[in-house]
Order: sequence, then structure tokens, then C-alpha cells
Amino acid sequence: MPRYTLPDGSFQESAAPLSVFAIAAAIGAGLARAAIAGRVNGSLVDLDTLVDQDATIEIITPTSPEGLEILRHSTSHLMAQAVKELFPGAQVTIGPAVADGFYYDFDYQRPFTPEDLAAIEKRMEEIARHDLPVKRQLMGRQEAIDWFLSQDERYKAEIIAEIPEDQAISLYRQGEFMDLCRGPHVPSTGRLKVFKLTRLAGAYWRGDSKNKMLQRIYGTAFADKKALEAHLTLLEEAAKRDHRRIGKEMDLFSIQDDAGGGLVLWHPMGARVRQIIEDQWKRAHRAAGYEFLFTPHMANLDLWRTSGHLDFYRESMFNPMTVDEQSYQIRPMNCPFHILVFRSQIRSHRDLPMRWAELGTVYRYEMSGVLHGLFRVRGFTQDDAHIFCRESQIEEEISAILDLTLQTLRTFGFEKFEINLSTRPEKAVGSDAIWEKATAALRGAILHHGLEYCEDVGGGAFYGPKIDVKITDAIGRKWQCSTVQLDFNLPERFDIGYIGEDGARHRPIMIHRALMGSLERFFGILIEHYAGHFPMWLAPVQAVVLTITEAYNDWALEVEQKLRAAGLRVETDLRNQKIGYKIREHAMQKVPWLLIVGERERTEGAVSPRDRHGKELGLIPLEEMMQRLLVEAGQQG
RNA sequence: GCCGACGUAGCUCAAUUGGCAGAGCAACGGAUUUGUAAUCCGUAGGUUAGGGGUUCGAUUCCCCUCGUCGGCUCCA
Repeated sequence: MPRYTLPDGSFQESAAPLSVFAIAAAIGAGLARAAIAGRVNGSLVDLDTLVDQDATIEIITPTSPEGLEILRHSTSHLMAQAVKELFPGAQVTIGPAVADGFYYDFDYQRPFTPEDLAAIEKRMEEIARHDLPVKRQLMGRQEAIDWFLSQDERYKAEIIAEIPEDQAISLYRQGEFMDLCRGPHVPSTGRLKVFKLTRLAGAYWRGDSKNKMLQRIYGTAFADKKALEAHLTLLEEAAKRDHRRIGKEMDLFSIQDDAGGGLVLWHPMGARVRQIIEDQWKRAHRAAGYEFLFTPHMANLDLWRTSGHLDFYRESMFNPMTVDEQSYQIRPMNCPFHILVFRSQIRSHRDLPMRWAELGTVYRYEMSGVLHGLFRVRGFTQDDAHIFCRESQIEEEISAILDLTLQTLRTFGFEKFEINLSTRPEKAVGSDAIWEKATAALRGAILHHGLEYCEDVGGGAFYGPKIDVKITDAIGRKWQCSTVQLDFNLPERFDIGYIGEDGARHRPIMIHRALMGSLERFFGILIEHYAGHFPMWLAPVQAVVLTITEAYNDWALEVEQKLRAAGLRVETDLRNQKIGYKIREHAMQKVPWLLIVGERERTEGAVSPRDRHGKELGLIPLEEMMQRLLVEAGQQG
């Protein structure tokens, strides 16, 4: 008599073994209707799985993250079936659920077109309407390979051949369509109601550019129409916030062919924001005990040979240039220079830790196809720093870095963080002991801050463990900017050392870290986070004084001059235009405050402010408004 | 780099099956002196990304180059 324990701790008993579906039905008719799969003792299974012994059972519905993933995975099968019906020669390859939808890769003799997409979607709806049962079956390895080969599905046969021996081969059948899949899946195609094919793309078989290019069709699916619409709205919102578009509208920056792809030109308004960011950064670093360095943009190729970049970073570097018969390399990183500064004299343990920061511009070769606005460029400025310290100082230093990181990110308006600790990969330099110690120190620093984190086992770089911090923006997207990375390699390669208390020479620990990562990318993220509506302290123009007519130019200029003298970024618009026209123009430029001046304002030494939401504050004496603006301009975070 | 889509005035977009390349905004000139998201009139603005081909004729069809956009690990 199996006993089924449910998530709430209660349990169901049954005289005979029940299927997951039957258990759901026993709990409630509503749950049975919503159920698409189950979790039995922690493993996801199909609804018709018979549970013949005691087990913990959870019923999966499309509203849970796992349920949604199953729904999307099943929708990708539905799409594959539609494609096979419409394009019989197409071979199916893989079709997983991904972050916000699913895809399926096909090999077909000709490219699919947007019209094909519409036809596929229509056929999917038809198949869904037929409500075909989706049935799992096991098959012998060779039998499965033979079957797929008989269908001329060579990719599937290849996949099966690589499945570990101890794993069962399962197939899912819906109508005439049968696909290799681990499952689980929804019980029938009728459960797939809300889906949409979104785009076409090329994708290499197994993501390897040496392999054949397949055709990927992306789609998404949701539990209900409302969720799909919410998703589409989010996409629209993201498009509205696109930093490339806002960057152009607000004249912040450009990237032009005449200079080259991935090379950013910061226009005056963008440069203002950058300068504010840099000033803030410098203040915070001074307070945190950093010194600043300036180092060259290129160096003798030998430096990069010594650092090892020439070996392990070559694909990301521009080709060297020849100067006086010597090879020079434009820098992809700043670290070797900081090492040279360290090595320029004998260092004592009393000097450590040394914290050296640099807004260092680096150049990296990115394939033309991956360049993307400010997010993926070929030249960018890192808010880089290197800390040289003793082993015993690691935890304290990392802790201080985390402080500075979170403080900085909060200053720019980010509140939600996700922390990742990456540990020793298989191929690594440095002794197990040092890895062990360092990783423990990183962990300790994270815990010291009471932060939650995920551990990415084996995800570290070969030269040391690292901590990455992801931020969440205003519309819920995640971005990784900050990274703190221990390095056991470079100190070794450059043979740097310090004299310890014992009079012997010791190897310092080197920590690389960047808070914003790339100023260009961070600026792009800020633009999208705020949708161009920068808070006062970051806004390139904080206020514009608008005149009703030319008669008030004198007062407008006086207002501008006074606010400027107080340190505010203010402009005047004296143009002979209607006030509505001027308001519209500066509102579209997302200026936080518009100060309107006319007869009444001049007489009373006042302004009539209008905020960025269109709210009019009425007549306010200039002095009072100036104080308000100064207070707002001082607020960060 | 590879696959696909795209490339028309500074910007946003038109131009029937191949038949004189257009509009709005912006710019410039003039008028208007205006009270909270577009005042009116006028002027100028183009090697239709670049190159080649087919054609009596190409923005339109074909080829090449350049660029932009969406993708190219997310485990059957």
C-alpha cells in the first residue's frame, strides 16, 4: 500500500499504485486539470507515471518555473512536429527550453523565411487542437539509432550514440511524430495553447563554428495569454529603453563606420555623464584607500609574452604593430603594467596591501558579428584595480572590495544582487593548498556580509577563484558587471615578491577587480535602467530655463548664472518659440526640471518649475528652488 | 567569422508588376513676441551604403564588398 507524501506534509494512501495524474485527481479536480507533470522523490516525471511505492510527490503545473519549462519544451516538440509535416526533408536536432522560451534547431536544404514561420505557427495550432496524446516509451540503444537512421534523422542518431551507457533512451510520440527526449512532457498537445514563434537565426550544430550551420527557430510559450502579453510588453519596454536608440535621441554617444565598429565616440552630453561617474568612482576609491595609476595603451610584445596573454588570450587581441623593428601590442588588459609598477622596487610586507586603481582603456578584438551598441565593443575603459597583498590579508581585502562594490552599485540605483563564487577548474595553476585557502577566504568574505550566493564549482579561471556580482535592472533583467578575481599566475610569471618579517622573499597574492566592468557597457546599462531619465546627480542637463518671450531673457540668464554658480548643470532656451514647443523639446530630452520664466517670475524673482512628470509647481522664489535642486542633485542611489 | 533580414535626405519613413526619388520632423531664411508636450510661410537638402552586371530604362532583378540588426554554451 503506497503512501504518497505531499509538499505540505500531508499524505495520501492508496490500496493500489496510482499514476501521478490519479494522485493529483485525488487531491482535487482543479489540480488534476492544471497538472502537466509530477515530481516523484525529486525527479520530474510524466503524469502517467505509475508510483508503486512510498514517495514524496509534487504536482507540477505551468505556473511553477519547472512547469513553465516543461510547457516550453513540449511546445518546442510541437514546433518540430509542425516543421516535419510542412518540410518533410528537415532533420531535427535539439530543441530545449531556454531563459524566456524555447528553440529548436533544424537542418534543411533551404533557409526558412518569416512566411514559413507563420505557416509553422498555424500548423502548430492545428496539431494542438487535435489534442494528440504525448506518450513516452523506452527503446534499446541500437534499436533507437536504427529507427532514427531509418527516418534519415542523422543528428538524433549521433546524439543517442553519445548518451552514457547507464542512461535509458526514451522517446516521446505525439501522433506520427516521434522525438528522442528525456522529458517529461505535457500529457497531450491540447495543453499547449499559448505560444508564439519569435525569430529565426543561424546556429552551429553543437555551438561549434567548425560544424554545419543549422537553422534555429525561437519561440516562447506561457501558461496563459496574460503572461504571454506581459512578456511581449516587457520586450516592447526593453526596445523603448534600448540604449542605442536613447543614446541617439539624447545625443549621448555614437559609433560610426568612419572610426570603426565597436569604437565609441562620447558626445558632450554622454561625456558629462561619464565624468560624473568617474568623479564618483575616484572619490569612493580615495576613501577606500586606493592609489591611482596611469599606464600606457600599448607595450612591447615581450610584456605580453611574459604575462602569458600571447598564449591564452591571443584570439581576443589585435595584431601587434611594428615600431623601430620591435613589435608592440595594444593592450587588452591593464594588469601587466600594474605588475611592472609593483616590481619597480623592493617591496616590504609593511607596504602591503597595495591597492592600485586605473580607469584603463583596453582594446580587444571581438568578431564583427557580436558587436552590439555599448554592450559589446572593441575599445572600452575598465574601472580596474589590482590589489597586492599577503595571503593572510585576502579575506579582509575581498571583504573591503565587496563593500566598495555594493556601495558603488547602490549609488547607481541597483538594489538586487546575485553573487556567484567560482571555484577551481580542472586545469589550474597554483597548489591545492592555496586554492583551498583562497576559496575559503572568498567564501568567508561573502558570508561576513550576510550575502546569499551560488557556488559555481569548477567555474573559476585557471589562475584563481573569483566572485561575480550580477545586478537586476528596473525591468528585471540581470547584468554581470562586477568581478573580483584572485590571480596565482601573474605574480609567478613576473616573479614579483616582497620581503616578509622573516627577511625572506615571499610571493604576494594579486587580486584583479572591476566594479562597473566597462564604463561603456555600464553606461549602456544605466541608460536602459533609467530609460534615459537619469536621476538628478547623473543627468547631463539638470534644468533648462525657458523664457515666455524675449522680454525675460535678462532674468533667465540671471537664473542660469546663479544656478550654475551653485554647481548645477543648467542651460537656457531663449529661442523665439512658443513655450509649449520649448517644453516639448526639453521634455523629450528628459531634462529633470524645466524652469519657466515670464512676467510674474521676473517681478517676483522667481521661477515656475515643471518636473519630469509634467507636474507644475507654480511660482517659487529662485533661492528656494535652488535649494530644492541642490538637495535633489545631492541624492544618490 | 558564419546564417538570416535589412541599408532611400541629419532623423522617422513612402515610392504600384522595373518608367522623372517623395513626406513629416530637424537645418536655413522670413513673419510671429507667444504662459506649460509641435505657430505660419518659404529655401535648401540625395552618386537610393559602395562597386559591377542584366535592361531602352534599376531604389526595384542578379553578383561582390562594406555596414547595421537578430542569432551562433544553455544538454537528447
